[in-house]
Amino acid sequence: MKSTLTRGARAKAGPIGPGTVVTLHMVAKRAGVSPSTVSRILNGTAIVGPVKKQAVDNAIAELGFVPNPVARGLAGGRTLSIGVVTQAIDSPFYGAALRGIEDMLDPAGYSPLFVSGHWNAEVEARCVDVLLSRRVDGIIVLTGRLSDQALKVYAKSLPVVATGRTISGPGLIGLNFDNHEGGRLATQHLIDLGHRQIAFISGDADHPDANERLSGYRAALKAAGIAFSADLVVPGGYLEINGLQAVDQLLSTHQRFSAIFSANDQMALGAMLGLHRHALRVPDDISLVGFDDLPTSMYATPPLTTVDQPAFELGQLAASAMLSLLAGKKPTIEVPIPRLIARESSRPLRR
Amino acid sequence: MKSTLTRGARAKAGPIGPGTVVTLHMVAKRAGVSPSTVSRILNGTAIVGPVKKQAVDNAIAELGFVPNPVARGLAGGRTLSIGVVTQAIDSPFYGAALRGIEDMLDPAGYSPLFVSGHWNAEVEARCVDVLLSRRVDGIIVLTGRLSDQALKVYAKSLPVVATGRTISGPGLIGLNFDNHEGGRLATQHLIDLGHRQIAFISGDADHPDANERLSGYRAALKAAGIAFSADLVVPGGYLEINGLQAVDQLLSTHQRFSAIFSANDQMALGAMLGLHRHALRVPDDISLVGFDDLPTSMYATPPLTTVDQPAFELGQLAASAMLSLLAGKKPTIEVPIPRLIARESSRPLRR
DNA sequence: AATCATTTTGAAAGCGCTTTCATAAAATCG
DNA sequence: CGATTTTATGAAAGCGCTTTCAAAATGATT
Repeated sequence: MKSTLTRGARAKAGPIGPGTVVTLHMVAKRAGVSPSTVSRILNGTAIVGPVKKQAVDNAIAELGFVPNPVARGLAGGRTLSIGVVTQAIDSPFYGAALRGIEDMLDPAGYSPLFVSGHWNAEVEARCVDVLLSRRVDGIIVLTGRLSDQALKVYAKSLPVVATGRTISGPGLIGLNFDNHEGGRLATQHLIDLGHRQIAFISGDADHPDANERLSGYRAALKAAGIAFSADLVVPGGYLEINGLQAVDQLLSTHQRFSAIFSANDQMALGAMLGLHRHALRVPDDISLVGFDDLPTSMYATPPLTTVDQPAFELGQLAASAMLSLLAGKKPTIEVPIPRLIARESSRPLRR
Repeated sequence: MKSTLTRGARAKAGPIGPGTVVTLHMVAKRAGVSPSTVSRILNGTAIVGPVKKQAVDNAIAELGFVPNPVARGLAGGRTLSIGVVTQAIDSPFYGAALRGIEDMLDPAGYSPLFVSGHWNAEVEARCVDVLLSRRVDGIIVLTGRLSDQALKVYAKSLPVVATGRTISGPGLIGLNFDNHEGGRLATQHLIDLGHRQIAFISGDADHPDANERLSGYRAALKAAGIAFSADLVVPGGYLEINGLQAVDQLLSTHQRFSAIFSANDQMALGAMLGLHRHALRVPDDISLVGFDDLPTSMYATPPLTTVDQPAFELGQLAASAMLSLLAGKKPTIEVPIPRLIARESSRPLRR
C-alpha cells in the first residue's frame, strides 16, 4: 500500500519522504537514452529499439516513475481528464451515471472532473468554462439545460457527449433514452391491470424528458381508448415534495383515480407518503408506478413498480462514446430500451 | 453565456472560435509590462505600481484573459484542486458531503477531484496515488479504510483532512462526529417512549462509526437500567438489504422487541420493508429509528425518526478546514452535535 | 547634493513533459 | 558495393506560468 509518489521538492517544508520526485529526465539518464525516447515509449508515439525499450522499462520500474499529468497537459495539450457536467453531485439518479462514467474512464487512464450545473443554463455554462480552463480533453453533459446550440459550439473545440437529447454533429454525440416508450410502458402496465383512471404526476414542463413521458402516457391511454383528462395531470418538479403535493392536489379536487403514474421515482416516493397521509394504501387502494428505478425504489415500502432507466449503463455508454470520440472513431451506441420493473406498488384494479 | 475561453491552437482541426487562446504573455505585451508583473498581479505576490496595475487589469479585461491552471500547476506547484476520496460517488450519505465540499471550495477557486475508494484500503491508496500524481493541493478523505498511519504519511507531503476519525498532526486534521452520543440519543428516545426491548441493527464491525453507535446504544440501556442482550444485536453492512435481512433474523429467532434502532438510515429503510413483509406496522407494532437523516428518510412511509448527521455541513467543514490548512492557518473546527429528528416511525409503546 | 536603504520591475531560468527537426544508423536497391 | 531511402534516436525548442536574481527607480538620510 505504500505510495510510489512523492511531491515535488517544492512542497511543504521538512523531509519529503524517501527521495525526490522521479522525472522522465531521471528515467532517461538511468536508462542511458534521451528524454525523447522515454516519452516515445510512454506514449507509443514511435517505435524504439527493443534494447532501449527494455532498458527504459526497467528504469521506470526501478525508479517507480509515474508521469506527471500536469506537465503532460501543458506540453501535449491532453490532460487525460474528462469534464462531467452533472446537475447535482448528490443526485440519486445521476449518481449511478457518475459511477458508470468513473467505471469506464478509470481503466482507460482518464479521470472524471465532476461539476454541478444545478439545472441552470448559466451555471452550466460557467461549469463548462471551468472545465475548459482546466483543459479537459472532452466534456460529458448529463442532460441539463444548455441549448443544443451551445453544445455545438463547445463541440467545435473538443469532443462532447450529451445525454437526454437527440443530437449529433462533428465531435458531438447525444444519447437519448426513450422516455416516450418508458411512459407508454408504465401506463400500459396500469391499463393491463385494469386501471382506467390513471393520474399522472409530471416533471418540470421545460424538461424534455418530462414531456416525452407525458406523451407516452397519452399514447397508451389513446391506444386503450381511454379519454385523456387534463385534470388527472398535475405538474411536479421531480422532487419528493412535489409528489406529496401532487397527491394533495389530486385529492383536494376530488378527482377519481385508481392509479398514479409518476414521472420519476422521487416524486412517486413522495406520492406514496402523501397517499399514506390520506389513509390510502398502496397498492390496495391506489396503484403507483414510478420512473427511473432508483437504487432505493426497490426498498420502498412497498417496493415501487417503475420503469428502469439504467443510469449506470448510460454513464458507461456516455464514457465509452467519449473514449471513441477521443480515439477519433465514430462511436456506435446502443441505448438500452426502457423496461418495466413490476414490483409491489401496483396491482390489478379491484372492482 | 458566451464562453470566454478557447482551446489551445493545438486542439482538433478546423476553425477554433474567434481567436487563439490568450496567454499571460499577450497580456503583458498589451499592457506594456513584463510577464512577471502580470503574474505578480494575478497572484498578489508583490505590490506593483498602481499605474501598471491598472494597465494590466485593463489588458486582462480587454483580452478576456483566463490563466491556464495547468501551466500554473506546473510552474507554481499549486493546481488549485483538492482531491476528495469518497467511498462511492453515488453514496446517498456522502453525496451531501460532496455537495458541501463543492459548495465551499468553488468560491475559493478550488476544484474538487472526486475519486471512489469503495471501502477498500488498497483502492483508496490507489486513489490517493492518482490524486497525488495529479498534483492536487490537498486531500480530503471521507472516512474510509485507510489507516491513520497512512494518512500521517500523506500529510507529510500535503494537507490532509479526514472525516470519521479523531486524529491530528502537522498538516492533518480529523473531523469526528460524535457517533456514540448519536447512538445514545436514538436509544434514549426509544426508552423515553417506554420501549425496553430495543433491537439494534449494527453496521460493519470494522467500521469505527458502527462500534461507536453500538456503544452509545449500550450506554443508554445501561443508564436506564436495561440489561443488554446480545441476541437483540444483529450485524449489518450499512445497506438496505442488511436491514431487511436483520429483521428476518430477529423475527426468525423469536426475539421479543418493540423497537429497532438501526445504525444507519439505509438499513432502517430496509428494516421497514422487512417489517412490512412480516405484516408488522411501523410505528404501531414496532418503532424504528435510523441514523444519518438521509434526504429520502423524511419521505419514507412513514417518515423515519433518525439522528441527524449533517453531511452537507460536515463536507463544508472539511473543505473549509482544508482551505485554512492551505492558507497556513491552524483551523478551529466545531463539529455539529448529534440531534434527534423525531418523525413518525417511532411512537410510545402501547401496553 | 551625494550616499545608502527600499521598492518596483524586468530578464531569464525553469516546472516535467511533448514534439518538431536534424542526424546517425540501418536497410534497400540497382 | 556505393547511392539512396527508411528508421531509430537525440538535441532543442517550447507549452504558459512562477519565481529567483539583479538592475533600475525611488525614497530616506545626513
